[in-house]
Formats: sequence, structure tokens, C-alpha cells
Amino acid sequence: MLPERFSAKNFDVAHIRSSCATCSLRELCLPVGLNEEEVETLGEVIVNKKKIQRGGYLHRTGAKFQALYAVKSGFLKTCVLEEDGRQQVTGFHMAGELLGLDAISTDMHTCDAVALEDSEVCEIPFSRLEDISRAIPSLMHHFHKIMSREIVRDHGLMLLLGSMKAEERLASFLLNMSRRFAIRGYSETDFNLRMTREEIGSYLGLKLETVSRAFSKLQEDAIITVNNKHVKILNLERLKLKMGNSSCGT
Amino acid sequence: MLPERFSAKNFDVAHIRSSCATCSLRELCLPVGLNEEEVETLGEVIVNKKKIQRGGYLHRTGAKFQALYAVKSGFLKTCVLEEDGRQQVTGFHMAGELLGLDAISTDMHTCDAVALEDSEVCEIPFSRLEDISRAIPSLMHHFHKIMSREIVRDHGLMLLLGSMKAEERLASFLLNMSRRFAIRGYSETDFNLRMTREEIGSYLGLKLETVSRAFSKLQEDAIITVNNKHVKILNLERLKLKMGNSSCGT
DNA sequence: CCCTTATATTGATTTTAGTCAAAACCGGAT
DNA sequence: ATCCGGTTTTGACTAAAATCAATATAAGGG
Repeated sequence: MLPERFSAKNFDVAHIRSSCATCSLRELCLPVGLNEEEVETLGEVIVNKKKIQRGGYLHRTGAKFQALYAVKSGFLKTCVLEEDGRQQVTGFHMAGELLGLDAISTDMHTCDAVALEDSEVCEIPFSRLEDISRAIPSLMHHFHKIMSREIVRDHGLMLLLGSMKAEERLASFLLNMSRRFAIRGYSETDFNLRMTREEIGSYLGLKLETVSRAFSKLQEDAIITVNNKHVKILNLERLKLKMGNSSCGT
Repeated sequence: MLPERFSAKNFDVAHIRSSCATCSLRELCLPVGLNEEEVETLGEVIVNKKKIQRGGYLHRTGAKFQALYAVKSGFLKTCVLEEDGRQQVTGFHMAGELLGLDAISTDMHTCDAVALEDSEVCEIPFSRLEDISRAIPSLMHHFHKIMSREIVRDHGLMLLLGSMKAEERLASFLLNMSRRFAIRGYSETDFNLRMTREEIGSYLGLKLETVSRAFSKLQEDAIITVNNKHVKILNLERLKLKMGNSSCGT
């Protein structure tokens, strides 16, 4: 039931003092293999727990950067906006994921982070994280990996935005959601989306009507069923095929 | 003539022993304000200088990650490819910029890096950079800023790919090139592009014909002149307007 | 519970970019 | 200089998604 990562050998849950630390550790140190003392050290960094109501902002563009945020529970989106009001959702974020990496660059947040459902995050003061990184090289290295992974993820999204058709984009998106739910121990074929068609569209570079049509098309083809935000994947394999081949099949 | 950054107060060119170090320092430590000793230390990290011929690969997808590369001279592109042959140029890179950040994530390069003209790069062994970061906190922090900036850059590109029309994308691209040439002391209104229309198209999520038409359109409107790879920006302000407003003006 | 508002679906039409094809152009090699 | 392959431009046509518009459906507040 629980995600596989929770069984990591070097990790003993008894050493984590707050449940808040747990959430950050999941992303930040579980795969590192810290010893008990190191986990203690890190646990001390993660101080504040914040609750954000559905629709509330975790941070806004331009706000001073103080801390990274590890999502403890809930679901958030991040989005950047142009002066002319154009908006782009740059990501959806669920438990165990890290937010705010973009803000290190200029000490200001470059995007809005909005809760799509009531959420909890842990604050990780960044300067303290850097200090501790010096003492724990494996933590530093792991942090670098996390940042790098974010870059790789963005490149994947650029490929999607630059070269896929509407249906392929949606298939890709659904498979991504599916995988992330699976990692967290939820069903990979049956889930509720938290975001609107418009938000999906923004993320995928499509208008909401196009997203809706793409959903309908996948349903017609009996690859998924969709009722509003509730999605069932009937045929994972065919969904993967949809993503890969614009020329092949219907 | 020389970019403004070269006059940074805490930087004395006499302490840099190899010209190779110079190139990396430009990206990696100039803005940090290292003292002389620290610059020495960093200088020792940057060992190999590599030359890559036009058309040659700096690294290929899947290759083992050993080092970051700082571009010393020349011009490179990075691109990711899908199994089905689909390709997306994820960036163009010129002197002073850092390549390979994506590879930290999995210890493998996730993209190809190809020289678009004869180029030179400095190798920065990553594990040594991490070691030295421990000794020089400001260097570590600056490195984090560089990674973060890459994420911000990617978000900008996602906004472009997700919400701009062909002409806006091209305008945005030309302004980006213009700015980067300007930083390096070259003309911001008169330059030669190193990449083909196809590569520009891939980067912008457009087909080469569409790129060509967009060039022609900007020329018709007397905003630029274009002869093959040679571009002159006649009216920077109007070019900026093109980028910002899909609805406004012709 | 109903009412109001936000969200989602579907259709008709227009706009945009992609595709296919031909011609012009450029640059490097002989 | 000339030839050749790769690149660029332009045109005609097609495909895809955006836009406009009308309903339909769901969700939240009183």
C-alpha cells in the first residue's frame, strides 16, 4: 500500500520528530541514505508547517524568497504570468514534491503557487538548507539532483509543447498523473483530477475546449472513461500508444 | 567593448591562470565576489579544455555524466529526442554559459549537445565542484542560482510554447538573441544566427516554413531585415511590441 | 433545498500552422 | 568557375486548434 520508498534501508521513522519532517524527508533525504544523526540535523531545519486553503496562495510572483516548500498533503499548481495577462501553468504539485526552486535565482518568486485543494506544506529555510548541505555532502548532492530533475522535467514538457498534438498531450498528461498517483500508493487507473479543464489546457498549451474534446475522443475510443474530474483509465497500453505516435492508429 | 561584468570589483584577471578558467569564472564566479585565494582554488578545478568541431558532439544522450561544461567560445545547441525520432532543441548556448545541468539528475546526459560552429569548452568535473562548494559557500550559493536560473528560463520557454503565436515566438527569440549578444559586447541589432530555420523551428515549436514566413513578415513590416542567417533589427521597440500583444496591431 | 456561479461539453466557423511541392539561393568541394 | 547538397523562400492546399456560441452539468452559498 505505501509507496516503495518508505522501505528505504537507512531510514528509521522513529528518528523523525515531527510529521512535517517526514514529508520533506521523502523528497529531500530518503533516497540519500543519511545516518540517524544526519536525519536529526535535517529535521531541525524544517520548522514551520503551513496550511493553505483551497484557492489560497502559498506565494505570489515577486514575493521575497525565504524558503523552499515541501508539499505534505494536498495539491497545488504553479503558474507564471505575462504583463498582458497571459498565464501558463508550469506545474502541478503533490505530496512529497518540492516547490520554490525557481526563486533561488533572484531571491524572488517567479511564479504564483496556488492550492487546488486544502493543502499543507513544510517550510525549509533555504539558507539553513545550504548550511546543512555543507555538513552533509550526500544531502547537497541529492539537492542538486532534485534541481536537475526539475530541469529534465521541464525539457520533457517543452518537447510536449513543441511537438505533440492535442490528444497526445492529454495522453501524456494522464499517464504522468497516473504514475505519480501510483508512486503515492493510489490507483494508477482510477483517480480524481484536482484541476479544471482550463488549468490542464494552460499546462498543455491548449484551450479548454480542445482539452474537453480530447477527453471525449479518448472516451469514444474506449481508452478512458471521464466524468468531470473523475478519470478511469481502461487501457493503459493504448493510452501510451496514443502518446507516442501521431501517425499511427486513429 | 567588453561586457560590463568584466569590471566586477572583486575580480582581478591576474589571478586567473588559464584563459580556460576565465570562461568558467564568467558564469560561475564573477558575480560571487570570491577572494583571491578562492579564485585560485576554483581555477584548479577547471582542468580540461575541449575543442569541438562544427557538427561535432560535446556529449550524447545516455553518456555518463562526469563534468559540466562552460562554453569558452563558439555556439552549441542541446536537443532531446523521443524514441519515435521526434526532436526538440532545448537551448542554444554561447560563451560563458554552462551545459550539462540536466545530467546531474541521473548521472547520464539527457540530451545531445552539438556544436553549431567550431567551439571550445572547459570541463568542470562535477564532484570536484561539489567538494569545493563546501569550502566556498558563496560559490555553492551561486551554483544554486545558476541551476535555478535554468529552471526560470525553461518556464519562460514553456510560456512561449504554450501561449504564443508564430510571429510572437520569433520576435521573442530574436530579442533573446539580441540581448545575449549585447551582454557579450556584440551589436544587439546586427548579428548572424548560427542555426538553421529548422533548428529555430524546433526550438520554438514551429515548422521551418513557418519560421521562414515569420521572418518574411517581420521584414515586410520593416521591423527587421533578414538575409539568410544575417539579421538586422531596425526597430527594437516594435519588435518588443510584436512579442507582447497578439491582438494589437498588424 | 434552490439559486447562482463556475465548469464542462458540443457544434459551427474562422484562424493558424502544417504539409506538400517547386523554385531560388548559398556555400563548399572539385 | 561550376556543380551539388543543403537551406531558404514562397505558394497552394490541408489539418489542427482557436474562437464564438449555446447548452448542460456540477458545486457552493444562502
